[in-house]
Amino acid sequence: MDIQLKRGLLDVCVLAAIKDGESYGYRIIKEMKPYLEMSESTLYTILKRLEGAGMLTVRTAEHDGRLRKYYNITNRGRARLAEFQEDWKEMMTVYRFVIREGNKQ
Amino acid sequence: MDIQLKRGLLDVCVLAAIKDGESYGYRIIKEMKPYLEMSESTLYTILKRLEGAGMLTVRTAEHDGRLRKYYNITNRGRARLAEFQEDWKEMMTVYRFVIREGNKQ
DNA sequence: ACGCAATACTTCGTGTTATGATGTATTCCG
DNA sequence: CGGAATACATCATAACACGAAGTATTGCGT
Repeated sequence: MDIQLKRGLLDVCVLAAIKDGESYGYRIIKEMKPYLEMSESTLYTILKRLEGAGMLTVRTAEHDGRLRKYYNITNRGRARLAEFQEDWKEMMTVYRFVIREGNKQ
Repeated sequence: MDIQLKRGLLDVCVLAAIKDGESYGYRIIKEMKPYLEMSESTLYTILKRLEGAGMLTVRTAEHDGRLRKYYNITNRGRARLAEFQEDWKEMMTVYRFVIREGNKQ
């Protein structure tokens, strides 16, 4: 997929991946893979950004001798998802402008 | 609209604005305004990029004592619009992932 | 026992890109 | 006469995705 198009989805995809219960980086990537592929460096950058924006909270816990960071969505994160749905309506308007069959000159 | 979401539409919007006949910068901005606002510096940057990518051709002509640059879409530009429609299908898949009502835990 | 894949996260450098600020120059209208 | 509209250009900046490379542990096949 075109990278610029993808950009608008990355943040909300990550939020969506944890909106039904906490998750962690490695799992998020695998869960999203069928829908949208992203590199590890991209995901962890996004997680940090969303945390900084107060859309996620983090808790570190040990699992099988390894440290895992579990992420939970906040109200602000849910608000971001709601905004996305509003934005999507505008996107659809623009989409129709782009694909419209205009009057050939 | 969220800026990241907008990014994926800008190029194709410009292409769409000239796909039915040549146009020029100032007019494109005004035509797109109801759908998607962009600053002049953004548009002229995009026009140059699309020209460099062979998706547009340019011709300079005088109009009322002022120089205007008229842009025409190329086959490559039309191919880009076709790709966009394919990408949009993927976007819809991702969109459904984002807004799905998951199983609350 | 050895090695490789999988799990899990981090850091750094780079290239692409949108945008505000600013500038230039002409025409139109009140 | 002056300001808005027309028309395009350049520059600096900040956000962002990503590849590359690194660290460290567990699990599995041979």
